[in-house]
Amino acid sequence: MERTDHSFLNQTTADEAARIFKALADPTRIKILYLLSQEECSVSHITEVLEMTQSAVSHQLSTLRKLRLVKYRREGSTLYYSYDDEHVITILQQVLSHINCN
Amino acid sequence: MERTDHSFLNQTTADEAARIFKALADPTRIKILYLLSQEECSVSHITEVLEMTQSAVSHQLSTLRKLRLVKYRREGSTLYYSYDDEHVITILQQVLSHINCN
DNA sequence: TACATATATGAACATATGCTCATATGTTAA
DNA sequence: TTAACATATGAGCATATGTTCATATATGTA
Repeated sequence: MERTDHSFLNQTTADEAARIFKALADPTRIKILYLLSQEECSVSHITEVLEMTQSAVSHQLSTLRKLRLVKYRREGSTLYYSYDDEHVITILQQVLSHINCN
Repeated sequence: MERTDHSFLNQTTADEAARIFKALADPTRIKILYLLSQEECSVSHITEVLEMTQSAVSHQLSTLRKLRLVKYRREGSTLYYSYDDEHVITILQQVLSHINCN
């Protein structure tokens, strides 16, 4: 029972951390980011691999774009997405390896 | 455009990862876990530090308990909570240090 | 026993989230 | 220009989430 000089998080920092975790708090976004961690992918490719509708995938990509976690380049009418935040990918990989190590 | 032997996540793994990230996807839970990462705390202490109602804190502790991220011990009528998942604390600290390093 | 203190819990409510469906936009080819 | 393809987007809906309010439960004390 000693007095410890404990600190606590300010609201801004907690909000910012929550924002990052929220980005990863959905299985669809996790699957998309995992795919992109391995290779640049077109929307249609993601759609096929995840076996989801084009609309659902596009909405999630929109979410990830707003969060600056992915970027894309255009080639004709095809958009190729890739990840844009190395740190978030690292965090994702750590959690995934933790799960597989159980 | 080489053929890469890419793998993708199965639903179970993605769900499990999302479950962990969801646990951290809220500023209140982040502040609680950060507090507990430094010291064992009573519910009333957490309530005071976070300046929240006792009920709100207790509900979030309940959530964290269900996720096995915290545990508690009783001393009289006081419950002392502490973290119960080292790995999740590590992930949290990594994200926090990332935010502060910007 | 009665009361105060510490904590938990259920109901209700407002807001956020993820999907579907329909449709819009942008690009290529005929 | 028209049609076909690739992708984005808005509306609507069902479900999940975080809080408040009221109240229950457990412990300590007079």
